[in-house]
Amino acid sequence: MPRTEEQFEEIREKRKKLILETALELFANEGYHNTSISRIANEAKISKGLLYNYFKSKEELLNEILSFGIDEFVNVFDQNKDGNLTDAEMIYFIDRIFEILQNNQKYWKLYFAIATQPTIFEKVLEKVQEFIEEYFRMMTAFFYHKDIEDPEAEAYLFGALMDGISMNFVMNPMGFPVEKVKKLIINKYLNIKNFE
Amino acid sequence: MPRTEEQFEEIREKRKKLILETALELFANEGYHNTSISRIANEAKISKGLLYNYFKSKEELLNEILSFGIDEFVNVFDQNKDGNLTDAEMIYFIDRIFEILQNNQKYWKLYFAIATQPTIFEKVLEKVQEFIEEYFRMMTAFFYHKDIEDPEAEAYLFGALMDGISMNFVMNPMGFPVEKVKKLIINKYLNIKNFE
Amino acid sequence: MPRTEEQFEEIREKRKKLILETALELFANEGYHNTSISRIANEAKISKGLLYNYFKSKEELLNEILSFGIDEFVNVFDQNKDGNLTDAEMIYFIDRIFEILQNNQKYWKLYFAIATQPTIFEKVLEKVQEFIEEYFRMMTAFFYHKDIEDPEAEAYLFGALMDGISMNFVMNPMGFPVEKVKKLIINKYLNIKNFE
Amino acid sequence: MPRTEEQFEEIREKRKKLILETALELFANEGYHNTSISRIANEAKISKGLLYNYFKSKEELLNEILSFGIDEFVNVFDQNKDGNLTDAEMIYFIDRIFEILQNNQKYWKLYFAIATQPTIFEKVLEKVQEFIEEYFRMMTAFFYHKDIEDPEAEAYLFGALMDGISMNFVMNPMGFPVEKVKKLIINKYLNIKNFE
DNA sequence: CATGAATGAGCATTCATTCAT
DNA sequence: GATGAATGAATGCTCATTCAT
Repeated sequence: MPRTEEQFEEIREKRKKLILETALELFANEGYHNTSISRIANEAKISKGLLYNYFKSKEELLNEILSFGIDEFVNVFDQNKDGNLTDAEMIYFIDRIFEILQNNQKYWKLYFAIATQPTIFEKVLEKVQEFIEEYFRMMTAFFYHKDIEDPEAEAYLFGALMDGISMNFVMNPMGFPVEKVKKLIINKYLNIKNFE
Repeated sequence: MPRTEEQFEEIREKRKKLILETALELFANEGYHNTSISRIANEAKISKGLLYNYFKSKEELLNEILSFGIDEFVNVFDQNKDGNLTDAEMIYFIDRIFEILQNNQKYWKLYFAIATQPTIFEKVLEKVQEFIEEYFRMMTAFFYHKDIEDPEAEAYLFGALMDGISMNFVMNPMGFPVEKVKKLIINKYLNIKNFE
Repeated sequence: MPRTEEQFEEIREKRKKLILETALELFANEGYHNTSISRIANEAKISKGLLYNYFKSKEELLNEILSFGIDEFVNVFDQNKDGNLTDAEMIYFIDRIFEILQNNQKYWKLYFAIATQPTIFEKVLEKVQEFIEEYFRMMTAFFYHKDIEDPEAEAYLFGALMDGISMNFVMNPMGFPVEKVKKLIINKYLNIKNFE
Repeated sequence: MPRTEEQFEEIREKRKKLILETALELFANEGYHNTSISRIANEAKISKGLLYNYFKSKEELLNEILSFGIDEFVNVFDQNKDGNLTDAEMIYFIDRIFEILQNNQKYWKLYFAIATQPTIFEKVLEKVQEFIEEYFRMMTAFFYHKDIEDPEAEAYLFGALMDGISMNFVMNPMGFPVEKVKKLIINKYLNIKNFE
């Protein structure tokens, strides 16, 4: 009596998740190149062969991990996609970024480790490209409506700031005062009277 | 024949620099793990064996490259080390950071690629630790004197901002408007009346 | 319920044939080592496990394929086994060889691919050995009765010729003019007056 | 004191030859796919790594082996390239083929093992293509001048014959009476009066 | 009988490092 | 000092085979 289709599906689902999580953990902490397939299989207590039953290469494994996190990020963004960003939406947006950051620390650690690896990052870039452009358009519009002198440069700066915060937090989650910094940012960017 | 000795020394120095520069170029563009010792030796037109005459391992080569750049950074900082930062000194400080960034793009690209690789970065961290603490004390003091509400958080935020800018610039040197962003920062942080 | 039993048997027979044919197709076109059990199972739309229900190893599968084709060849031969070969029988013999060749192209392609692999071929050889000897005796006799000077060498040569034709045809079925070549051979070997 | 250029060259030459010969031996006897790089290195008493210092892949190793033998064959042929083949040249030609066959048995064993392996052979074919066409043109002309009825089919047949002999000889060098067969062929194809 | 998840040995290949010359 | 041949451990990956269900 063979297993039913559903039983197989369930096994596959479980295994795949196990592998993805193990790989994320290792990639984030040891680096992609420093993590061997053997090590992942070992840590996940499965055979090397089985891993290849679920992912056809190490690179595909990486891609699936990255896709997962990017999708979540893009989704957040999609909610505010329609035209302009009101102040309230901007606050919500910042809030969500920080929330995602805090909920998926390991993932973002990997993301930053990868983002700076010339060879690997190109593939990720393709996926994020569209998102980045959308973000940039929206932010520029936001600053434009605030009568900021150089809204484009301001959008770049805001982006860099969020990158910097993310990186600092991810590298040193205990030491970096995320909450305080978040408050600071919301003040800076939304108390218009005090803001340049 | 002391002259011969000197000449030898000079040759060694030159050759070491050649290797360091070749390796930096390759590490930055292709990634540390993707760059083989063979490739470095080839590119530098020396034999693999000779490279090991100058650096006892690939890792040491990397460490020396990193040390080299950090020193430069620390030096800049040392000049303002004494107690407080005046507005003029702060402007000078920001100016210098951007200058270093622009003059050593390849180095910083490597730096960021490495900074996110926990295993490798630990050694670098030791060296930078002291510098970071010093920087942090100074920045906190600077913001304190400006009557900023939470000077410590503000120092973290400023650090994160500089990190973010550096990373963005280094990843996309042509597209990122450094100069404009620099002006924005100086305005934000020194036209205190307009700044929160 | 003897009927069920029979049906089972029938299913088994059918399935086995399906596997054999699928494997032959793949072995011939992609090579034995390049064809994985997975691929065969896939192509035959059965599970890997089931395949092992019919053949206890990949090698056994290959052996059964080879045996199957050899049997057919040997059977043809059996009909002329008794003593001498008349001219008419010789023509019939040649005809049949060409017929088998043309009807089982895939099989012979595999056969030649395998025939030159010493390790694998040894087992096949055992089966063909007896047939070859029989053939040789018969051919020698045939040439002997034609008053050919060295009937034994002539038999070797005839065998080599048939091998060569088979190989050429099998490697390039469209380009090789089998029919014309067959006519040529029959002329050469049976119009004795014109033939040395 | 490093080795001189020539010393290095000599070492390389020797090593390369050693690897080629070892690989030929194994490829011929065990088959290409059945022979692992490990095995070759072992047999040659060198490390796997060193092999890759001389050949950049297993496939390149095979190609170099094949090229070597094909070149020799093509060279023989080149001598008679100019227009027609006289009877004397034809005898010489046949003689040379048999000579090459006997002097490089291992090589031709490999050649036949490869020639029938669909995936691998394509690359060889490119190299031999031109030679085969040339051969075919020349043979057809030869038979045409002999007033043979279908010179083209006769050329195909002659080619198949040589293939078959080669294969039989190479598979069973002791048992196959090359010399007698050679005599038979020369008689058949050059005693025009007796030949169809 | 039938499934496909799981295994593990084996493979081609790379590469930091050593060392005889 | 200088060379590059040589090593061998490690890596990503494949695949015949087994087995719980």
